[in-house]
Amino acid sequence: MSKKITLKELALISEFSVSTISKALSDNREISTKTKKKIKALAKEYNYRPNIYARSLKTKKTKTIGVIIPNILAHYFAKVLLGIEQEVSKKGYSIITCISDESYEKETKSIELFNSGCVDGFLISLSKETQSNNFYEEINDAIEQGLPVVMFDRTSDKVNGDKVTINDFESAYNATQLLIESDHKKIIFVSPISGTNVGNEREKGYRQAITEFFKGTIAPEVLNFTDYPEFTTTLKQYLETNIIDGIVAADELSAIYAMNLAISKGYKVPENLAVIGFTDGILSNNSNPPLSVVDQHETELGKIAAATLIERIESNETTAPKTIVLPSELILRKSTHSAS
Amino acid sequence: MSKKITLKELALISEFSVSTISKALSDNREISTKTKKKIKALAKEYNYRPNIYARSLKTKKTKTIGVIIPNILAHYFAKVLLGIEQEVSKKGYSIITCISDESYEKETKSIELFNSGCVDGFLISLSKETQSNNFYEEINDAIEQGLPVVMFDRTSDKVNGDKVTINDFESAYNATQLLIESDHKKIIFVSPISGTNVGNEREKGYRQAITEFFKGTIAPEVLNFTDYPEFTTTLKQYLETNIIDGIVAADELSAIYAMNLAISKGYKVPENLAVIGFTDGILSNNSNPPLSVVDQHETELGKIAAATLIERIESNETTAPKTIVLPSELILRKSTHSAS
DNA sequence: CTGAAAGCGCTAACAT
DNA sequence: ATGTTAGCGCTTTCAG
Repeated sequence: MSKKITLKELALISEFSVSTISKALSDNREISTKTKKKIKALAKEYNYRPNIYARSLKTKKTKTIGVIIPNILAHYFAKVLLGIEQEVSKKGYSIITCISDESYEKETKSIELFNSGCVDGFLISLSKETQSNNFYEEINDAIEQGLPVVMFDRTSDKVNGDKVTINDFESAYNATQLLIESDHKKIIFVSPISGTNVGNEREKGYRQAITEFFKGTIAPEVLNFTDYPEFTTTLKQYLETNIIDGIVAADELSAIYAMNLAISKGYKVPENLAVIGFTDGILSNNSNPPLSVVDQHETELGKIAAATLIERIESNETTAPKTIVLPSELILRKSTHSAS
Repeated sequence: MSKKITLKELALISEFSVSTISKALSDNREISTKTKKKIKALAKEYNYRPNIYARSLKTKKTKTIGVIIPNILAHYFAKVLLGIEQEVSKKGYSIITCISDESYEKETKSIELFNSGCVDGFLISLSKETQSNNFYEEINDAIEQGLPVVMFDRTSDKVNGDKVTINDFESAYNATQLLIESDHKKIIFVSPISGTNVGNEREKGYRQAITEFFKGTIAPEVLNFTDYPEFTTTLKQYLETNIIDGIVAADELSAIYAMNLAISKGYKVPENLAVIGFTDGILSNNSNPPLSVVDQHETELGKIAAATLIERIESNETTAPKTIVLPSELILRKSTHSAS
């Protein structure tokens, strides 16, 4: 097999013109069936592949979309990414993936890359740093320049794009309520994502449930942290002076982490401690005991976010940004399910 | 902020020619410092971003590389992807990510996409289906057409590209040896990736250790499977009629899965069962007990694979494909570490 | 030091 | 039904 072959070369060989070939290969009805056949056979023989960049230069469509996620190691994002990839490739698009690593600077670089015309639009879950500082200039720039953007999970009202999320407040509220109703009293909330809208909403949901049900007799207790060594210290200290019987965690890993630490301190799950987290991931399914979670239907969410973006890209009208709130679902496993 | 601005428009505004502007922005020494300054200021003012596709059409460099992974939900690949992304973005490249989902067809589509000129080269971990059927035509085509390819993890001698792996045989051998030397006798090997070179090598390493140390007095026992429901049945059945005291697993999830199942059947880890897996991931670190593993330095491996590819892309010489074998490392945690 | 012009590979309006 | 031509945005000779 030789080097890449171009339309021009194909034209030379076939004695047709470049445009005839181009049309034939895109099944244009201007071309006779006979010629089409000939040309297609030839293209196959020479293993012709159109240069998609040359094409996109002309058509202003790249058929690729950008994706920016804060942290690929969180199983949540891996699952969303899977959904995005499936939807996108089904529709003939490709994805350029960028990992912001929770950093505003890296995120900005990626947005600038996307804004240079290499994608038809992009999906983003905002970085922690971006959210806690309200740095939305670049992303709003991109949108103003006409680039479709849909945010998922970590979204912001200050950004003028579509949003796809679950109801974080309600989900956390429900999770907390579940523990309260099964007679747990001293329930704490742990979160590695305070500063994000997601973390804040979940914290609010937890607080609301505690306040509402206990009417001030028991105060909410929130342990926010930024890294796990820090968390270990904080939680250990906390457990030394407090007895708890419930943990609501803002994500999957922190739930598992807190549960394991509590177990190592002598707690029995679920006998005297119930734990519930967010994300139905690989950790929750394989922990000991298996973790009850708020299932965010991560892969489905990724698909919907991608579909929303592609719709925006392919439709000409510029309607107002929409917000899609997907249902979440409590999945009860052993970590909240005592025999009694 | 208005629409995207082009060199041409900048030329109109500045009264310089397109070529002068192009040169100025790329710091060409043909242009006077004064002019450069003016032009750069203007570019900044108008927020000029070069269209990378137009550029790559001209320069034949895309500054993007492709990545094909079989399964983003395996933490191993998430970690490798992280390493790839870090290395690549450090060197000014972007990645187009494709997930083959262990399917030959999806993999082939991605390779064809990459072979259409949209990347300067690509990284791939071969799909199960591809490996077990020896379907290497497309990938070898791409290589013949001059596209640099580096394989990682799942590699093949039948493909004429660079390879980056750990020593799978030796790693499994060492893991097995460890169990044998700590007085375990009835050690089984479980694997969801038989059919891949990685799975096969690890199985061989295990077999070799068993054969060598027990000299035929104890036979190796291998449980290969393709999905987890199947595995549950197989392993359960096996445990009903056999007593074991060691498990070597070919990856992370299968180790955790087998361990949990054994625990539910009454085994105590590590007291009467030792378990060791592959990949130092989120599961191994947070299982109960924490899992001993063969650390594959996944992120580092990703970086090295990416660096190898970029080196190949940027060097002109076409040297013979090289094979890089990275060291792996046993990390001992509770799952193999009884008090005695 | 600056500019004109060609051309990367493709599409599409406009001939013929 | 087929071909001619212009041009997408950029880089890069080559001239001036």
